[in-house]
Amino acid sequence: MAIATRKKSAASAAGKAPGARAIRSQARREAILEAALNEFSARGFAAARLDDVAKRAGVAKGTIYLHFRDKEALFQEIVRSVMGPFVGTLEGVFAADIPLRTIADQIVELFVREVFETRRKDIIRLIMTEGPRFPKLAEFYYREVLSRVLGGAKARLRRALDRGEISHEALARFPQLIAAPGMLAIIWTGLFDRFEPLDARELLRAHIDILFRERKAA
Amino acid sequence: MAIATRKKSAASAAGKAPGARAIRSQARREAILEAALNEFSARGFAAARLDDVAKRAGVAKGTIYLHFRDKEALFQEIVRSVMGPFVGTLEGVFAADIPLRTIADQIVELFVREVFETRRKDIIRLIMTEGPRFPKLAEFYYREVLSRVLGGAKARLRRALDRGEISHEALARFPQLIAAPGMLAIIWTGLFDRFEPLDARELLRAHIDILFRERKAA
Amino acid sequence: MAIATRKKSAASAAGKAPGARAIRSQARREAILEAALNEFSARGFAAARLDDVAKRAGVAKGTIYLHFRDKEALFQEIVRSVMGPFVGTLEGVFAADIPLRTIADQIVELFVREVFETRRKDIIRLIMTEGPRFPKLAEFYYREVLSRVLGGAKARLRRALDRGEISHEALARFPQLIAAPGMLAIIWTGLFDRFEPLDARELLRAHIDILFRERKAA
Amino acid sequence: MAIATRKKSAASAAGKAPGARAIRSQARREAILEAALNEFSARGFAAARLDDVAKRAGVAKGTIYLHFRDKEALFQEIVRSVMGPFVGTLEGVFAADIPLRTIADQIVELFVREVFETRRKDIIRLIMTEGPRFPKLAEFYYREVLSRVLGGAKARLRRALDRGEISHEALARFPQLIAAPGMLAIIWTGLFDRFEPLDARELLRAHIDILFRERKAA
DNA sequence: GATGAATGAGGGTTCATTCAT
DNA sequence: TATGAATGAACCCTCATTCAT
Repeated sequence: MAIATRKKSAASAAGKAPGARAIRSQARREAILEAALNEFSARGFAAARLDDVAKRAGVAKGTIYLHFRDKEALFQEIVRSVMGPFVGTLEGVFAADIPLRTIADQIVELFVREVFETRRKDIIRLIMTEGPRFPKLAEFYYREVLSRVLGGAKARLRRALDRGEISHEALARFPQLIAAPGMLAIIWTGLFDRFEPLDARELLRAHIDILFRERKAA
Repeated sequence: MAIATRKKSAASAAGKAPGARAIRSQARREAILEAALNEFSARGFAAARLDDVAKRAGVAKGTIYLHFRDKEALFQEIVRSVMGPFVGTLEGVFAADIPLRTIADQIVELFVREVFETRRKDIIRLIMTEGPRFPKLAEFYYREVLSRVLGGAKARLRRALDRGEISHEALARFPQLIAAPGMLAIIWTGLFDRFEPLDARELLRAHIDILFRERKAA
Repeated sequence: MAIATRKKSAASAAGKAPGARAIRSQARREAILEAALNEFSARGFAAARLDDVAKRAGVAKGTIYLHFRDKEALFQEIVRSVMGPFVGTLEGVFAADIPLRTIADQIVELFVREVFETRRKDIIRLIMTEGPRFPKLAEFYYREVLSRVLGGAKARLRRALDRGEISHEALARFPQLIAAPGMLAIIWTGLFDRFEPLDARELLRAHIDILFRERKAA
Repeated sequence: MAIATRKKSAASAAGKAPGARAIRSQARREAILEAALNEFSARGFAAARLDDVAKRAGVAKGTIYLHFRDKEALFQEIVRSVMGPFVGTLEGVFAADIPLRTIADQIVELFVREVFETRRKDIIRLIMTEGPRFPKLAEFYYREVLSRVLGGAKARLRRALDRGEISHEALARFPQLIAAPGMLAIIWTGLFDRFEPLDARELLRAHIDILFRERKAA
């Protein structure tokens, strides 16, 4: 998965084609983000060494500081660049005019394919594990990702309630309940897969089945 | 919350009343565990300084090493001492001969009162955040806590299925689904409570309501 | 080899039979010296831990300080107690009225049996290896051991020269030359015996043979 | 005495003149070796502080670790760099086609000028004093220095025996006997020079005189 | 821009020594 | 006297950050 990035050189912002220099610089920046994500995922923020990031990215240690103010800024930028582009996708799903059950199924697929099987899983884990020590990161994530996604979900769930697609308003009050098993899956696989593997897709489907199950009875 | 501990002096093991010396030693040990839990919670394992732990516990730095082999052993012992005594309680709930719905309600209360509102919340967060770097810790937690609790839950859910207390077997396959909102609550409050507080008890009750809701009224 | 010791309790100095208390105390003191010699030999002065000394001696760490001011005093006392009694023996050999060659043979035997095959070897090694950092120790050893032994040797060698027992005065000027192979043997076995064992007795005999060899047969 | 060193930058290995950077780096490396030798000599390996080494070398503490893996590697490299270049010289002397007595005289001079009056004296003392705790160091020294030098000596002494240059085969069996007074001189001066100075050159000459003395005049 | 050698503050751990029991 | 828990100074090593080239 390529990591998206926002920095634009003066040249390209002005509409000019970026020079070879700018392109190389951009490539380095992305290599650093990629490498840092790997290192942070594997060792956690504190234990990750910028030396290793540089080595993995194929640049000198000093080069990191040409692109990022410090270790923490690098971390924040990873989150920004990986999660940012994903938010729109999620918002789109909630806004689409399709049955709630279909949305739920799509969310499951999206989560599995675009989060669980990609680096985003690691990002989210990092946010959960390192967030307490990085209030600004948590704030960014809440503002740019969570509040928007949960907002979209809540709105859709209200409509579902009105339309009779669902019969209980608990979900509309706590849309987090939808996401909880996804989070659990991320954490579980990171900790306990050796002992008891967990099939994330099946878990989420089971969850959806419970939420949307038809009444018992004939 | 006092932190339980296992070490027994030879004297007390032999049935003699422990001397003042042993009592003070034990108190220090517990002060260290308590202080370390606080520091680890606040800064994470890697960033926590044993200097601060010692200061907070009111002992010299070297004293820590009289009670724990190293920083990691201290960490493991925190988990052991805090979570250990709690497992039996949970197992008891699942084994009791009471209706499933009652069990669920009790679990919610237990979780809120004995986990969410105590240091256990911090312990569980630490396991989630630091576990990936401490395979032995994760293993201990799985073996001593998770597998036993989930095992008890699974058994009870199977019985519930047989008796018709629940109508879908998804829960019996994935008892983790019951715990997922609890985990989410722990993480959420650690990260986002400033922006959007989450009432854990209400969240869990909503979750239970969904799991056990009656069929829509006709 | 029991380590001799000098301390006398007030009681025994006064001629009274020492009480059980004093006897036990004395035994502890010797156990500590013995244990410390072992530890110092095995790890060197700096790396030896008084904890291990105490454990090996079967006493508490604090007990060491009842008998010796500090680690360094303990070290010095080891040397004093082990080497002291040996000096007289050596002086006696040089003073005896026997042919020089016989003396040389006796010295060889004495060195092998009473130094090389006992703890004294370790003591001498320790003096050589740790002496530079313990000027007082070196001084004690020079004053109490070396100067007396070398003095005796020098006097005897002068007489040998006068009597025609030896034909060159080099030895009388440098009696150290007699001891050099003994020292080498001690060091060699400590460092290189794994690679190339050295038979100390044979080495010393070869040396004596060279020093005293007759002219080639005509 | 400048300390020889083996590291070659890629540039210099390729035949290019090394840059100013590489030259300064190399200079630092040597400053560290020099400083460490001084500190190790003065205090012994265990008691020497890398802080002091850095201060003496005029570099930061961390710089040491750019050149040497750890304290022990630094120690080993000192021995390697100082003794290595000297071995060839000694081997050359034994291999040269000159009378044994001349060789002996040269060895004495070489020992005095190139060992006793240089840092090599300290190195050898360090090997003797610290070797027991550094088996790898002792092995290196035996393999790279001792076995080669003693091998050369032994071969030459055998030839001497065949040619009648010497009349007793003890030396050929124990070439260590030649070196013993040199070792003694090193240790003696380190410990007892304050009390009784020892003229190493005279000692060694006396020794040689004994080994090669003519039969008594008839 | 890019490099990577150099820096030096910081922290985990050890261990000689003390002292209340 | 004997104990051993407690102390805290000391030291090795790491690694984020800087800066001369």
